[in-house]
Parts: sequence; structure tokens; C-alpha cells
Amino acid sequence: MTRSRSRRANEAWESLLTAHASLMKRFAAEPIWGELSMREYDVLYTLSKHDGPLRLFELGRGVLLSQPALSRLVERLAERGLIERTPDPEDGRGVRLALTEAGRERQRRVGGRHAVDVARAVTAALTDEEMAQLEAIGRKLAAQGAATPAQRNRQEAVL
Amino acid sequence: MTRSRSRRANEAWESLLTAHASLMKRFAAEPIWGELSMREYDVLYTLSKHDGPLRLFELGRGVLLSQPALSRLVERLAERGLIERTPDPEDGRGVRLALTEAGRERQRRVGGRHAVDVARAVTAALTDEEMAQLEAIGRKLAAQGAATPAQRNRQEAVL
DNA sequence: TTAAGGTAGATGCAAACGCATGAAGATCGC
DNA sequence: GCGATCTTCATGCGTTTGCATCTACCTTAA
Repeated sequence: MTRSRSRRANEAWESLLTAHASLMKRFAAEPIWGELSMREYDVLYTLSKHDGPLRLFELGRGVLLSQPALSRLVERLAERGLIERTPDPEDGRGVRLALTEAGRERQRRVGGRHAVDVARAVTAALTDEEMAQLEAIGRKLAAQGAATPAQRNRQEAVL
Repeated sequence: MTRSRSRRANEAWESLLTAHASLMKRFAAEPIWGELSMREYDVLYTLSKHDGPLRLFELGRGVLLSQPALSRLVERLAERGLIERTPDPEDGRGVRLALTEAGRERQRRVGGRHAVDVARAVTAALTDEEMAQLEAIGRKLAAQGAATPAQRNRQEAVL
């Protein structure tokens, strides 16, 4: 790999990081969250995307949080009546997580307002083409991040 | 604004979020960080990018952390001898932050290893053109996030 | 069948975080 | 020039996080 290609990769990643931090701060400052933290909303949103119940470790893939922290975050949301936690009948170790009706309603309310802010910020900054590019690029990067070390080794071996 | 344009904006943002979480997890799992947390490294890196000393609130713009949390993170790094904190002669309220020699050396060591991982992941996922697109898109989004509410109002008034 | 190793989630505990607030200096208006 | 307001950073305090570890269950193979 050329030196400049590595450098460009790092610049692109730093650019993504900066955009992320900058916009996250802006979104967090919006007065739309009510009693929810952004992390809590993230969990409710992830559950709302999938129709069936999710396992804790599946939820963990999408959330930037340690397993114990996520376990307790879910516990708190369950105590507040937004999530229902039931033992998984197919795996005695597991838990099945699903939104309660209150949780679903809360996600919709907050999510609707948040989507407006996201749309405002992103459409103000990007053209339609750039939005499409970002979506495709994000998808590729996420797939790369999700790859297991073994898969990555195989991938490297091919190069 | 059309409904689908808003929807595309949200999909693009979600794509960025997913990529961010996915790759951050992967990078965090790499055994390169030594005694540094990624947030601590982020601060050291930000200081290393600017040659002159930085004010605390300037540092805060780039870091996704509350002001008190950043204040204490800097305090801990100063206690460990990686950052030097001196009162700002031009503003009695302020603090000037700079890397010590040990801090600079530590940033270089860890940063070098981290850059290798970033390059591996990003170059494996993206073409050169996509990397360039991501860099440009991130720059635009960051600028949008950094705009003050007043600036955004003016911007909207024009539309 | 059962022992060995692996995986899912919970818990103890110290460290770190966010919110609210305080202290001290800067800035603006009259 | 001086009080009112704003800005910058620090601190008290309750909450949340991460690391290490534990328990319970699943899986594999002899």
C-alpha cells in the first residue's frame, strides 16, 4: 500500500470523526430529548428498527457501550416501563428485549423531532449526491468494522 | 424540502453513525493503547495537531465531552506529566494547554500504531475516490455542526 | 454421559461522567 | 468608571461507565 493512500485513509477517518463529534454536540443540545439521554434513545431506536425481539448482545453490536453498561442501561429502561425483558425460551442464558407500547410511543415522539433536526443539518450541508455517497460509504465502513479478525486476515491474505 | 430528501438525509446520517460505532469498537479492541483511553488519546492528538497552546474551551470543540469532564480529564493528564497547564497571560480566566515532551512522545507512539489500524480498515473498505468523497463530506458536515444557531437561522432565512 | 471450553448476561467496585453551581476575570452599556 | 451580564474554568454530588469476575447455560468431543 502506498504511503499517500494510508494518509488519505487517515484524513478521511478524521474527517468522519470531526463531523460526528460536531453534529452529535449540536443534536444533543436540541431541546427534544425529554427524559431520555441520547444513548437511551439509541437503544430504543435500535429496538424499533427490528420488529422481532433482540438479544442483548445483538443490541450491543450497534451501541458504543460495554456489555455491563448496556446491561444496566437496559435494566433502567425496563424499570421505567419502556422495554420488556423476557427470558429467551431457546437459550437459557439469553434475554429477549422488546419495546413496550410506552417505549414505542416514546421512541416515535422523540425520533420524529430528532429526524427533523438531522434532516435540517444534513440537507443544509450536503447535496443529494453527497448524501447518497455518504450512505454508501458508511455502509462499506460498517461492514469492514463488523468483520471478525479471522475474516480480516483472510481478506489481507488475498491482497 | 421534499419528504424523500429528508429521508435520505436521515439514512445518510444513520449510515455514518453505524460506521462510526462499528469502527470505533474495532479500534478500541486493538492492543495499542497502553495506559491511554481513546478519549485521552483524542485530547493528546488534538493538542499535537495545533502547534501553539490551546485553551480548554477550544479543545472542547473537538472532543465529545462535557466541559467539566474535559476539565478533569486534562487535570489527570497533567498529573501524569503528559500535558502542561499554564495560566493564560492574556485572559485571567483561561488556561493554556500544551503537550509536554513526554506527552508528545506518547502521542506519536500510540498515534503511529493507531494510524496503521485506521489505514488498514479504511483502505480495505473504500476506493481512493470514496476516501476523497468522505473527506469532503465530513468537512461540510463538521462546518454545519459548528455553525452557531444564529448563523443557521440566517442560512434558513435565505432558503 | 460427561468433562472441558465457550458464550450470554449480571454484579462488585473504583473511575469517570453530566448537571448544577460557584468563583474569578472579561466585556458591554450607561 | 462602574454595575450588570457574559465567559471560562473548577468543584460538589449523584449517576453511569468500564474492568474484572461470577454464574448459568450451551456446545463439542471423547
